[in-house]
Order: sequence, then C-alpha cells, then structure tokens
Amino acid sequence: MKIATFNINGIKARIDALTEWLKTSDPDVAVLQEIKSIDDNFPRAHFEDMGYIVETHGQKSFNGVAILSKLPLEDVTRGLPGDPEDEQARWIEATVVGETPVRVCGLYLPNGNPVPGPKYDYKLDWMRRLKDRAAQLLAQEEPAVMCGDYNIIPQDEDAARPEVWQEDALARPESRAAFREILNLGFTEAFRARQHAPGHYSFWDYQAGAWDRNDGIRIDHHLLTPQAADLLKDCWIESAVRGREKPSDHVPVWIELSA
DNA sequence: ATGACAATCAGAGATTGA
Repeated sequence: MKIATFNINGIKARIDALTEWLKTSDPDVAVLQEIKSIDDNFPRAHFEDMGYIVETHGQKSFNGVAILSKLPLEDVTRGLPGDPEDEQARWIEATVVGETPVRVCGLYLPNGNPVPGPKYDYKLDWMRRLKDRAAQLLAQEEPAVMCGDYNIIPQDEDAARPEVWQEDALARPESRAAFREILNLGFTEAFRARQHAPGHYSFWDYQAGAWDRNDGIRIDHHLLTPQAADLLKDCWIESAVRGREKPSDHVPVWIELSA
C-alpha cells in the first residue's frame, strides 16, 4: 500500500497538476491538505472517474483536508476531537481496507505565526488535542498513520537556512517540544526511519527563487504507530513535483507499507 | 528592514500562508 501526503494549496488552482500527478505517480491513497474548498465544490466526480473514492472535510476559502483512495474506506470521521468550538477543517480519518487495514489520519496543523499571539496559542492547543488523539490511536494497538502538513521543522537539519526560522512558529522550541511529545508516546517518524541525511525538504516558498536555490524546509510528515512502523517498507519525498508546471509550494511525501 | 509569491473571495485589495 502506497500512501502519499500532499498539501496541494487549493484544489481549484491545482486540479490539472494534481490529476497529472495521480496518473503518473499512482498512489493507492492520496491524503490532501489545503483543498481551500467547501465539500460541495470539490470535484469529486472527476477523481471518482479516475478510480478514487473521495472523502472531504472542507470549508470556505481556507484549510480543508481530503482522502482519495483506490482501496475501500470505512469509518470516516471529520474534525479533530477535543474542541467543539473549533470550526477549522484540519483533520479527517478513515480506515483503508487493504490486505491489512490501516487507519489513516490526514491533518493540516495550524501555521501558528505570528509568535507570540492567538494564532500561536491555537497551534499549541491544537497539538495538545492531537496528542490526545494520538494516544487513543496507540491504545488501539493497530496500524495507524497520522500524515499531513505538520507545519513543524523537527530539527535544524530539516531546513536549508535554520537561522531564519529560529523565531518562527514552525521551529520555535515550544513547537518542536510539542511535536516530540507526540513522537515520544511511541510513534515513528517515517522519513527519519529511512533517511538520515540533512538537506531533504518538502516545502519551498514561491518567493525569492527558493526552489531554484533549494532553500526548503521539511514540514510534511508521516507518524506511524508501532504496528504501522512494522509494516514500513520505504519513505521518500517526491521533490521533482515542485519543478512542474503551476506547482504547489509543497510536494508529496510517500510511505509504502506491507499492507 | 522590506519585499518578493500565490491563492481566495470578490470584483479592489485585504487576508492567509510559511
């Protein structure tokens, strides 16, 4: 089972690039962030015609997550538990029924800038709720993946120019500590389980020729429960997608599971 | 120190992102 997480930065703007990517790279499961669309405006039939089951959790203008799957999906839920007041569409879950069923959670973690401020408070509170949900998933003792745009640069080696991110919500010590707290529950960060070298990124800003200068950051991640980590065959970043026509500023990050 | 770039909604320019 091949699963890719991909922040597409708007379904309306990315429909052609996303379609081309699905055709050529052929994920079994595509976990999408920033669809920037309400559910009714998501081009569901277009992807169904390509053989995908489509589950969305959108809102107007911003955020929004989705799962496209060639394998059956069961028990779809929307929204991160823990705050009924939270109306931002940043979390979706479904069980992908392959040879071995896998619970797949797609997330778009808040950016959190500027620091300090209410947006940063929201980020840290969202991560507290994420930790609660992560602990529940661990207690199930089943294969589960939490993947998406974490808006977290885990370590300095995950940025081309770590010095410019020092005071940023993506790299602040409190942000990194909250991320590590979740890892320390017992999750495996798939990319670092397979790759130890610095210089691998999943986002390059549109501005100032960041892609051409390889001035990137690694902020899109897969976190695996032990039962999922035991199934991990490989993890890689499809960075070439950033160089295509009308690209997102993020690229797909893949895992392959023996499932 | 600033802006650069892109997307959305709207129908100009503010807001958001990272």
